[in-house]
Amino acid sequence: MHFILNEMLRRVRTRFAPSPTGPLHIGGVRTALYAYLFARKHGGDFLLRIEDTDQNRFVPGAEEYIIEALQWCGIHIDEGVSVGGPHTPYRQSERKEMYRQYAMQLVKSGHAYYAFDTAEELEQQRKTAEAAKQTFAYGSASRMSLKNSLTLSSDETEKLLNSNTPYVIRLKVPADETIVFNDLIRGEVQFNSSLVDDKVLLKSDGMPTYHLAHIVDDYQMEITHAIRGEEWLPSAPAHILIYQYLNWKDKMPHYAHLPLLLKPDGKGKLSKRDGDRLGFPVFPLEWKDPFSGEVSNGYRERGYYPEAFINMLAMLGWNPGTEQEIFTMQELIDAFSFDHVHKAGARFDPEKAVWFNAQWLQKQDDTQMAMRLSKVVKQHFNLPDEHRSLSLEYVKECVRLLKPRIQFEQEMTVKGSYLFVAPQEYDSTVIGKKWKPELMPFFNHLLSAWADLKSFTAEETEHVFKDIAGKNNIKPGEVLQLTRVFISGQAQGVDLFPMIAMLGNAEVNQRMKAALSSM
RNA sequence: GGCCCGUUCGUCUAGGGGUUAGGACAUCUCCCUUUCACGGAGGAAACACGAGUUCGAUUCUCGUACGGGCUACCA
Repeated sequence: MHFILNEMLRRVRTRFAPSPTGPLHIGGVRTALYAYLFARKHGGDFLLRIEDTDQNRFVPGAEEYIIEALQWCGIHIDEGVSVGGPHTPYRQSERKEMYRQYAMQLVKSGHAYYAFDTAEELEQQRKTAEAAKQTFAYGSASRMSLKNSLTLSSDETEKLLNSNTPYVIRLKVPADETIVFNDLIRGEVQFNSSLVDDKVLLKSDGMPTYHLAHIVDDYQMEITHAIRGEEWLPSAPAHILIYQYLNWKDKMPHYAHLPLLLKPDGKGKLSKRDGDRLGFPVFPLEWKDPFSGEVSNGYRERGYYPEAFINMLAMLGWNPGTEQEIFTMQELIDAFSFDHVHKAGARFDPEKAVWFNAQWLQKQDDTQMAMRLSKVVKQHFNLPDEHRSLSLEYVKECVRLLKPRIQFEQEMTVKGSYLFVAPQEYDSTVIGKKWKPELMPFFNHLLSAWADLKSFTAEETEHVFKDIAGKNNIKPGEVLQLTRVFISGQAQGVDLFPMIAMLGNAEVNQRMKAALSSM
């Protein structure tokens, strides 16, 4: 009863605890997102902790990248490296001393022991086992034949310790016990402890391993729900044991092991190489490797809206139980729950990602888009400030016309270039198929009739166009595409007559003449 | 190899002892449109296999197959 009450009163706290070994992969972003959604949903806190206990794998800039990526995604950090909080520091390397005492506590209580085997010796054990078609594991079955404080006399152990012989501290996992725990996504999961190895808790360099560090931190930081990738499931029993041996079982967080993101094709989990191979980003932000200088694409730079990116990621492995697909962050928070997280890994679908962006693009405000576009157009086409194509009203109309035809904002300058500058060349397929010199009189009539127009509107220009065509015994279809190409250069684009009206009499006349003279 | 997790259209998924197995992306057809899109309508498309339980299994159980993860002094 007390336990349940305690449980109910505990403020929900989740964390995202990446290791700064490079840019955040989209799978990692999804893990962070789910942890964030869950915390927000329950009015709790979301923390960012940096797990940098492996100094060999430290990559400069990775931590900054992680913070920037989360920020771009709209995942707000309540506590952590970038914002501080009551449990500072949030970087494990700076908490180094805290871990040691817990490792020692476990040694004293008999749940952990010193091991002096060198990396080479263990490697040799593995090779020997492999040769015999067996697997070497440092565990209950093998530990008594290895070099550790369980096999050595206390004097010998003492001597080794005093002579600064490198050692690690290992968890003493009991033989043949059933370890059961309840995963938020998978339900009850069982392991036999004989198959769990004696995990290293404290490395010979004095740093803790993930296994010890994340538990000490989660406990101290009062984490209630530990959300992580499925790759951690096999080591979960060891973690349960550590909580038990530290007498923290009542404060142990609920674990949720998320399914992994798989390659769009073929086998295996999604990797950076798939992005390169298939042409889609696997990182939220562009990343330049500080060692090799190699640049990896990011969703942000590719032109994705963070809302679309998050929306897409959220739907990969989770569903609301309804048919809604487009979600704002707040809607995701309201709808999120672990019992709608799918158990199986999800193949990443780059095409659906594009679709999500297109959906979000349609929702964008025209005026805002126009202001962004105006800047880009000015720069892209090197136009002077006072150029008529730069006026907000004009650009807004462009946005309105272009919007349903694009999936990314940056396509506007390319697909709609003719709205801002005259074409440099004409679609050769249309010209080749449709152009005949006999058409010249029609176009000459058309141009003079348009030039006489008092109100150069879509309706009027269209009316005149059909009228002149009729008088020349030409079906509109024969010349419509040509007219489009003469004015825009492209075979397809926004509605023809509204475009003509927008461009205006003078511009259209100029473009038509230029085109005609080059025929 | 061992251990763990998983398996519904090509993909993301809903569902769950009796359903015409639903939606979305992609794909195809048609409509709208004298272009391209958007939009609308429709089509094709799935319960891995084998046993068992049951009046009845896609749904429950067990096997098999397949997929994924782990098997480091990495996380």
